[in-house]
Amino acid sequence: MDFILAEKPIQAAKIAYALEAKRKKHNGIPYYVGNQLVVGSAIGHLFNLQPKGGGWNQVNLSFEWVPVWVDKKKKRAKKFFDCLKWLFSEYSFSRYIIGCDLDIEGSTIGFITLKKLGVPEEKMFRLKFHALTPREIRRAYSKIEPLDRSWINAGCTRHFVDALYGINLTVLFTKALQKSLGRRKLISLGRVQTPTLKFVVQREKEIESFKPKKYWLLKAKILINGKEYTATHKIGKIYKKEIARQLYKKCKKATEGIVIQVQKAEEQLSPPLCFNLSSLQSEAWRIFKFTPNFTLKLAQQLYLQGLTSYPRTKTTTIKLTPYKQILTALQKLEEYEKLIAKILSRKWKPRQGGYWDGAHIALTPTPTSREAKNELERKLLDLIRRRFIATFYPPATKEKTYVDLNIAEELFQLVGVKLLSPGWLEAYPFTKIKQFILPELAVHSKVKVKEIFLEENETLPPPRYTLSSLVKEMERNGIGTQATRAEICMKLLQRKYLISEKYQLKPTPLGIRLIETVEKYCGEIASIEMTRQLEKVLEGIESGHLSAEQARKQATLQIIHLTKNIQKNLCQIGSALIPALA
DNA sequence: GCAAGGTC
Repeated sequence: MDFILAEKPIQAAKIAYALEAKRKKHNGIPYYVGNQLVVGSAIGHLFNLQPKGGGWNQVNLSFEWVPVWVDKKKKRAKKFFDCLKWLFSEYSFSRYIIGCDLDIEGSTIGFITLKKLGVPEEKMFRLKFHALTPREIRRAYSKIEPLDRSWINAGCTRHFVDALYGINLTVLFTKALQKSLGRRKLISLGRVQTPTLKFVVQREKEIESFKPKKYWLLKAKILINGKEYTATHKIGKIYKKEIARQLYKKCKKATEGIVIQVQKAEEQLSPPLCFNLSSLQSEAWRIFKFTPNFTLKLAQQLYLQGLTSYPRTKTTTIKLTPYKQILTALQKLEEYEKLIAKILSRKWKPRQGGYWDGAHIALTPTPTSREAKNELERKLLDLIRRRFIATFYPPATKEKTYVDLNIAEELFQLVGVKLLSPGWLEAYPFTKIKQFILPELAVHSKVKVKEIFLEENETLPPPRYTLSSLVKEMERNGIGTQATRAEICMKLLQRKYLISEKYQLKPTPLGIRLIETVEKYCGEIASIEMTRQLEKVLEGIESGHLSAEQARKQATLQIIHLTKNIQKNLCQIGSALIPALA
């Protein structure tokens, strides 16, 4: 008899459905029984890596997997574990098959959970499905694979290195400050949070040291059929005042201009791709000013109500999404009815994104016409539904018109924008094209010049990060994951390393001083290089070039060296942080 | 207690 372990309840349900297992419950927790087969579920990590016996008075070098319900009082997780324990006593299984997400973390969750339930490794196997469709699950089940030791080793090593560095450096910095301050205030450091803080500190320093540069634009107010338009000298930004003044002098007395060229160019704006979590977070911020963390929470609610697919996805391809059923269901809603009728009558096909994250489908509506519970959820759901519908529409097309004018033997230009066909913008009113319609002008025709003037401007410093752009910056640099980035940014706010002012993130004196101090004594924890190196090590473990034990030894030697140096300078670190708390 | 990673 087989046992299949899923990572989360919904996954267990889908696997069970594909393999025709029937739903049952034990103490309120669902499990499934089929022909020679039982499906059960974890609920993410049921165990956390914690220092073994350690604590605050020593460097923590060894760690153990501790139940999350001990650590964080997560009772629900205990119920899931108890259900698995009960199943293992009720049935006798010959194969224990890990059916978690097809990624390193999924293998790790499955392995640690089974290990803690006393399953011997030789009885563990891996179910490798690339989608949660019945067909794919059945295919995978017919080809059960051996335990993927290399992914598990890589996953456990990642947990180990993060705990080793994060916990030990946090403990030491907290102690350093405690020594000088006389009371305990938590100073946390980590492989992801510290480089993220550094992004904001660096940006603030760029802004502080920024010297604005003046520049001028030479402009002409012109009249066409009694209407006023503004043309700009084709030279663009002029950084030398002298040159700007000379040009102005040359043109200022002009009373008319001659059209010397009219050029038209058509531009297409492609329809969007289906959402994944990061594009949803960035759009929800742009349109509604929802923070990434808030958007994830709303999306999770929608998912739990069965209104959208699983939110923590990187996938943009729509190949595995039952999109015809979704269209049919949404057509029953008045606001989408006409939009979808158009898709069906013209047989439009959706635009395909190319990315598949190996575990989840894109973030789309589900085939239901039910509504969300509250106003904010409805807003987000409408965005997700319209985005989905928009992917079927053709590109929007606009026409740009460039009119070159000769004014006092200098070249000025008028630019017009006209929407030719709205395409997908019809379904997605959150994106708009700004139109600026110019009158038809014939070459050699004359226009009246009302005024020539110089517009003085200044170059602007780089913008401060918002929660949205900071999450994007983390993604660009490959630190954190879909599920954790927004949360880690919130943590930096909670720790008072950052403050948010009018949506803009600024480092506090503590945040700035912390980065400066870290750079002096253990700069690697603030560097994205650390993630790069960790990735290399994990790749080495995955491909078998490097043993997990070797990798741990290396990391342990590094942290011993690092903590020695920090301990020597504990007083300096403490007193460096103190003034920032005032 | 502390990291980052899952999940709800």
